[in-house]
Amino acid sequence: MAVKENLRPGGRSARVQASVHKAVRELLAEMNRAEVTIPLIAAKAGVTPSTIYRRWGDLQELLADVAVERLRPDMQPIDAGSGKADLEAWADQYAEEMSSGPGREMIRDVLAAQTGENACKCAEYTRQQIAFIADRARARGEIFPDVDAVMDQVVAPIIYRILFGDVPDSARVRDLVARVVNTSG
Amino acid sequence: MAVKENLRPGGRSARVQASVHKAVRELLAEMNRAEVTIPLIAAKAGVTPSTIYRRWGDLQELLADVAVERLRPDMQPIDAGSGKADLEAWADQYAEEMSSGPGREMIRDVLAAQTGENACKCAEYTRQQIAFIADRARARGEIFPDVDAVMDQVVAPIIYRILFGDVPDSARVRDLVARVVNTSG
DNA sequence: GCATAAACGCAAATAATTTGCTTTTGCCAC
DNA sequence: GTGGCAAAAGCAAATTATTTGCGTTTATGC
Repeated sequence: MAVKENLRPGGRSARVQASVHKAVRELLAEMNRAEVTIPLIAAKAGVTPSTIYRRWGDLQELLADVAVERLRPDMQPIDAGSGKADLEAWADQYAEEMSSGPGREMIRDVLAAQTGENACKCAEYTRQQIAFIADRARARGEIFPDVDAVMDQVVAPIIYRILFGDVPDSARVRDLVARVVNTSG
Repeated sequence: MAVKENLRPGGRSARVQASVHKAVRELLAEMNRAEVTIPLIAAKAGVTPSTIYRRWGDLQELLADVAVERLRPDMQPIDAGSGKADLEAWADQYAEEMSSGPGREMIRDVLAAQTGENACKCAEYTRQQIAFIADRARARGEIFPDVDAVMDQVVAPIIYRILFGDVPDSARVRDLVARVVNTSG
């Protein structure tokens, strides 16, 4: 029940997808997640429920689809002067966004979907952000840890803690960054 | 819709819970997860659907309840002679179990539930296993990293990779263990 | 333009969920 | 033990969600 990727910009399919996504975002903003249903979304989006069922299969897939969209980074990591500072700033903001109520729900939505496709995409976004920081650092002549090492030692602990009940604070995030940066050189 | 913890061993509630759990395990073993429904579980367990709805709320909560039960470690970590060897053996088995099809599904079930309660419990099980290994190592006079360090640098990367589409192999797990053990002393 | 296939709307049929009420069960005081 | 009480389960009706068949619209290629 995967959603087509190749939608002509102005086609009907694209319009339906846009209005459904919009309806989901608005409903999630104004009510509890447990109360959001497909008939409700359909009514708000101006389509029939069967359209949504046929395109997305079920609510979880649709929510995952919307969530991964919202998890896509909308800007490149800020330049804080050094690779370590860049990574610290990025990780701190990442941890804060992801541990917020909406952030947690989006991660859960992405993971709850049957197909792991969206989860992959989500991790890929993160990896690209880190690769960007790494490239910039190396262009400055700095040594910078491998992207995999950062994923393992910074991103994974942050997400693990968020998912399994803990909220990582700034101090802990700084520690994670310090460790990976120090052991790389 | 949390399930009561204090059930008298032979009480009716305990019997219903046991038969429902059993029905879920059997159904998950013999059919696709998407096809498992509450009415089906109820029929197999010999109870009415409304009983399940009232006790667990929805399918996700019930699945999470069953999954966390199955994720509880049934034995203590094997003694491989040293802390590092113990941790390697444990992590390798852990990664293998969790990245298997059923393992992945159980993690996802636990995380998909609305209440993070089950996820916490799950992380707590893991933490206890690691604490056991750490205590045993220290009782031998070894130095051993902090439990938090192991959670961050070994468990979190393993789970992150499983959740976000990658499958960690033995070599990588060994690397993770080597790193945390080496940087601790 | 016209044929074609994919996507959608509509509505009927099926299945799941909720709910009010009754009955059963286990527990506690007596 | 017996009876009262509260919690949990059964039952069935009402509601809501999901699936499906079929006709219509829409975009696309010829």
